[in-house]
Amino acid sequence: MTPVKAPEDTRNKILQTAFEEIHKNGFQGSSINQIVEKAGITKGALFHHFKGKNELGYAVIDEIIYEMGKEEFINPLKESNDPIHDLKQLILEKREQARKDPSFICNGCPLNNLAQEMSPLDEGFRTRIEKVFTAWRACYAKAFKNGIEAGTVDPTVSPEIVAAFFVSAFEGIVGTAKSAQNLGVFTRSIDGLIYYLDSLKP
Amino acid sequence: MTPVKAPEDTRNKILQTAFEEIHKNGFQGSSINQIVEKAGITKGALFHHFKGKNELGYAVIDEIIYEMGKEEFINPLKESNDPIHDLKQLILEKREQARKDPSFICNGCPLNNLAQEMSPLDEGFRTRIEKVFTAWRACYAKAFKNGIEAGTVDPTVSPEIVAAFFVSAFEGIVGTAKSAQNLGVFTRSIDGLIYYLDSLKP
DNA sequence: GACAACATACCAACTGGTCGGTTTATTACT
DNA sequence: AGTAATAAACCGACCAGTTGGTATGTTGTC
Repeated sequence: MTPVKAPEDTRNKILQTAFEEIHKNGFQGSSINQIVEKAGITKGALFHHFKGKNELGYAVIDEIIYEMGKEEFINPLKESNDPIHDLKQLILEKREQARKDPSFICNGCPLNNLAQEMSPLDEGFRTRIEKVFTAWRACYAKAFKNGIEAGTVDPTVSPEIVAAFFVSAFEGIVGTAKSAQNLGVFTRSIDGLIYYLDSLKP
Repeated sequence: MTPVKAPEDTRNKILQTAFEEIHKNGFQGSSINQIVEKAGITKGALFHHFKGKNELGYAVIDEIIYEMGKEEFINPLKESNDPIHDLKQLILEKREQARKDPSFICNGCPLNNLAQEMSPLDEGFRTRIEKVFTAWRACYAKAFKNGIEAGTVDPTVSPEIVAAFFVSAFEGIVGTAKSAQNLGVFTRSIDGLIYYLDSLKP
């Protein structure tokens, strides 16, 4: 029924555990030994599935973080032609989520955490992280372009500038909220972002 | 004339070297041994001046990063009653600085780096970092309040919200530029921030 | 001489990673 | 279908090197 050796399952368990550990402690702060222990597997299994610590990190980005980002932030805006409305709804959802469960933001955005820590240190990390950011910005820029055509966005704004600024600002907000450990700063910043979005209306 | 033992000098050299190493590799990624070596001193000296690695990190925040932040971002806005103008000038300066020397942003903001890495892991780091952010936000909120009174800022905006949003957005911009390793993303985001500032005019 | 300021040797704990070996699954051949 | 051969999956002891930290000693200064 359940085969004793389930390579796909083991691999996924390693990836998931690694993701959680990295999200909590950072990449350099996470140890292979800890991951092995928490995943309930052995070092042999880990090094069978991944060449080394870096390769494991790469896989976490490609197979977990990238997919999460797509699902939570990119897909909801795909084919939107009213990005101001849709983005407001998206971040209000996040704000509500944080209000209900404050621990939601206390570890920050997994993508941005890795970006800050590893981008300058390792080109493999940098390119993989940047791939996610680029897809993110491209999606929003497209949405604002559509919005301009549909008449929901002030036609004088530049879709690329707005997209770049929005993504940066949002990551900044989540990041500063993490060290503030204080919902007030987070909600205030989100309110500022909403005010900004409204200023883009025609 | 020049005493062989200059405790204040040694301490400063350790602090400065630690700051540089932490800025480059992160706190967890920096090793005491490396710091000792690069500073050209010995472990005995380091542990004579600082109780341990954490205490050294704390001192770097209190004595270096906090002072840098004050000098570069807080003092220029102190007693401003036209924050829109003054902030625009400040960030345009940074943009120009980055254009001339792209390596300027490649390691990111020392404060935000530490914030992302250490805030959730150690309360000592968190409170010290948050102290800097709080002072920063307070200064800008005051400036916007003054601006409203002086008639340089739209009186319907909330100084606290704008201050919180601006600081978050700015840190976000510097952070994403770091992983983009691409001046275009940085300048575009800064342009977005300027556009936002202009929208706050009366 | 007293005490701060350093230097050096050293430590246990842990780091990422390797390696020989065992167990299980898949394929090839009769 | 049965079985032998091969490959993939996994185990866990072990490795050299590094980590933060300490204990003890030496040197310089008042």
